[in-house]
Amino acid sequence: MTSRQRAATSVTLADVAARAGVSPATVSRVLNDSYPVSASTRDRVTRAVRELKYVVNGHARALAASTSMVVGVIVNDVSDPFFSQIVRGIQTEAAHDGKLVVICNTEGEPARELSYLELLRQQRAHSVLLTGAAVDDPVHLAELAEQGRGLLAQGGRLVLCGRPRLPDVDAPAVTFANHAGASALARHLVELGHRRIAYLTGPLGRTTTAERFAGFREQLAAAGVPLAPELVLSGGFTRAAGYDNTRALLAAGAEFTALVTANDAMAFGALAALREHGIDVPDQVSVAGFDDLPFCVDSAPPLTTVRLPLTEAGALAARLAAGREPVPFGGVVTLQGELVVRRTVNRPPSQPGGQR
Amino acid sequence: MTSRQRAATSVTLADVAARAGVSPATVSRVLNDSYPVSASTRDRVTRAVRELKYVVNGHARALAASTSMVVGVIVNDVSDPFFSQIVRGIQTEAAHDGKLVVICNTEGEPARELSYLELLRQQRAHSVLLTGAAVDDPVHLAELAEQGRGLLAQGGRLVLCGRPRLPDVDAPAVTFANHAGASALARHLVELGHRRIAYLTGPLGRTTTAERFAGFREQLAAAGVPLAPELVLSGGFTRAAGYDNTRALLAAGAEFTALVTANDAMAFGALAALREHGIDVPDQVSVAGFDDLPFCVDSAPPLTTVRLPLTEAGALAARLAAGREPVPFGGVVTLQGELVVRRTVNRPPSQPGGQR
DNA sequence: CTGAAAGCGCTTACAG
DNA sequence: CTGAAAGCGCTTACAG
Repeated sequence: MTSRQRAATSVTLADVAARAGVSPATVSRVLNDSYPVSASTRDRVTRAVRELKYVVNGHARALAASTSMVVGVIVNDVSDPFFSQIVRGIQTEAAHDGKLVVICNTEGEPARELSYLELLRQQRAHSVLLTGAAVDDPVHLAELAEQGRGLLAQGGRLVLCGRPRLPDVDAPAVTFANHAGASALARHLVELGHRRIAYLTGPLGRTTTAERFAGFREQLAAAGVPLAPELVLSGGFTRAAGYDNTRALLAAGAEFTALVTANDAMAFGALAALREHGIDVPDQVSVAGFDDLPFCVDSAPPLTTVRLPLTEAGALAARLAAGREPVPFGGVVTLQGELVVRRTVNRPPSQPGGQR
Repeated sequence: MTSRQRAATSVTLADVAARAGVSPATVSRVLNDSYPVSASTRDRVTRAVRELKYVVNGHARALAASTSMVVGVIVNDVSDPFFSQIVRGIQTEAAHDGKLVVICNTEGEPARELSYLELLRQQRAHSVLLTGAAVDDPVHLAELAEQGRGLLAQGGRLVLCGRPRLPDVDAPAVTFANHAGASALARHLVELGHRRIAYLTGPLGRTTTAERFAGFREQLAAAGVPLAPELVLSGGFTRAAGYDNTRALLAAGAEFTALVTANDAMAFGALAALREHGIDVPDQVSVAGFDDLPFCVDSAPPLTTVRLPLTEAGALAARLAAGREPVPFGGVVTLQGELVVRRTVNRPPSQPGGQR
């Protein structure tokens, strides 16, 4: 009454055994269906389970059998559709395996990637999926690799999703063909006649930022179209960053006939800023994003972008983690993007002077 | 070598104790900082932990200390912004408590609510948050209540979010003032002069559907504006349902000057359908949604809707579950919505004949 | 087909 | 401040 006044008492497997008049071992066997048990015994046990409303203790089971039901997913922000689409793919596969998915939000802080990885190791997670762009800080990457190796040594699995493999860690990666997607977008714009193109890169020092920008820049260079330094701005992968940077461009009097943002969220912000300035899209300025979030089809106007198979990527990563998908040669499978032409891109206005 | 050929061996607390030359009890004490330990002993232990790269086994800890780090969240679909906003609020609070958030996607299937609740009970979840509209099937509700009581009896906590309390279960609820929000919307439309209003209800037999529709209908009735039965359609809470039902309305030649949908996702679908039919919003037909998803500001046109404090609701529910927020009298706290007037609503066209 | 027993890796009174 | 010991609730060889 004193030391456990508010302790919640659960019925245990031993209680079930007593009620059914069998040994705990037998109860365990019918619960897990792991060994043959006579029908009558099984009946008595299942009845006792029902009568006592017994619920197995997952921690005890995990400890004794050294198994785990949890699949950890590390994301920047679950409420960002880019990530929630990936998470949905993972969820579906995890449910198929009877696993539980744990969401860890880093809010973009690399340090939290590390601490969540450790937390998941403590939980003896069956696997962890690390999603989103990686920061390319070698120190951080080394620490991540160290934790990753620790996870593997523990018997856990690790899969990267939307980022490259970790150095010296035997973990596969599902990546996106960011470079190719950005190239396709650049080509499309050039073919339509655009020569003054602005580009909002996303946050510096992230793999995704670098890959998309490189694809874009190189394609432009190949086509002999210069990319004016003053038309390239960086910021977060957010709508606010797209909005702010577009306003900054406009305030500086920059001239451009097309504006490409490294993701869709930024493009929505850009569209809003252009609208506020009374600039017509696509007649005065063309706009394009990247990702093809579900909402692109409903924006004003519907956004031209590069579609990435987000949900499929999550599902694939989960299957790789579950061992239900063979690990490809080289350990990385790259998913292609696809140019989706909607209403925000047009030929550049013919009159000189750009968007004005 | 045979029976454990691929068994992953982890370093245990006993290994750390041996290395540091102290007892396991002492290691546990420094790990948990639960009792005074001399500085020199503490140093030896922390060094051993580091050298051995020891990671505590959460299952063993949970079993011995009967504590749990997991907070379970049951949602219809994480990739639906309505839910991902709520989840984000929960995540933030959980991180504050050092807890891990487990996401369970029911895909709208009541049966999966039950099975996830049981899974969460197995994991001895610290608390579970049940979100989204409840189906008002008494049998299902009774089963849910039963599971809820079991969770409580186990020492877990339960909080409802976006749905009413469960019968005879001592669990608080965070609800939305759906009725009042829908009333406000109806009043706004009526004041602008709308008399022929269509309403897409969402799925039948859900609390949210019923509450919003009741608020809307009753306000209209109070204003003496009839709600024509042929202008009320039901379907899912999805963009597709909004699109399909709007097309159905149009195909049937229905006449209306305003179209209200029970949530924003449906409104986006409705806007698309109207656009395809060449009907101008808001000059020919006004449209309004409910929820105020982040994207509303970017739709074509920006959507008039009722803002719900989704993230705050999730955070509040999580704090209630953590015991960091006092449970209000009656066990339910209702969060108010707020009418957000944007660009999809206007006066009805003056010429007779509705939208045509 | 079934049981007794050891063990999974911790924590926590209890005793010094 | 520290250790020996029991116990948390399961599973799983090992023996029948």
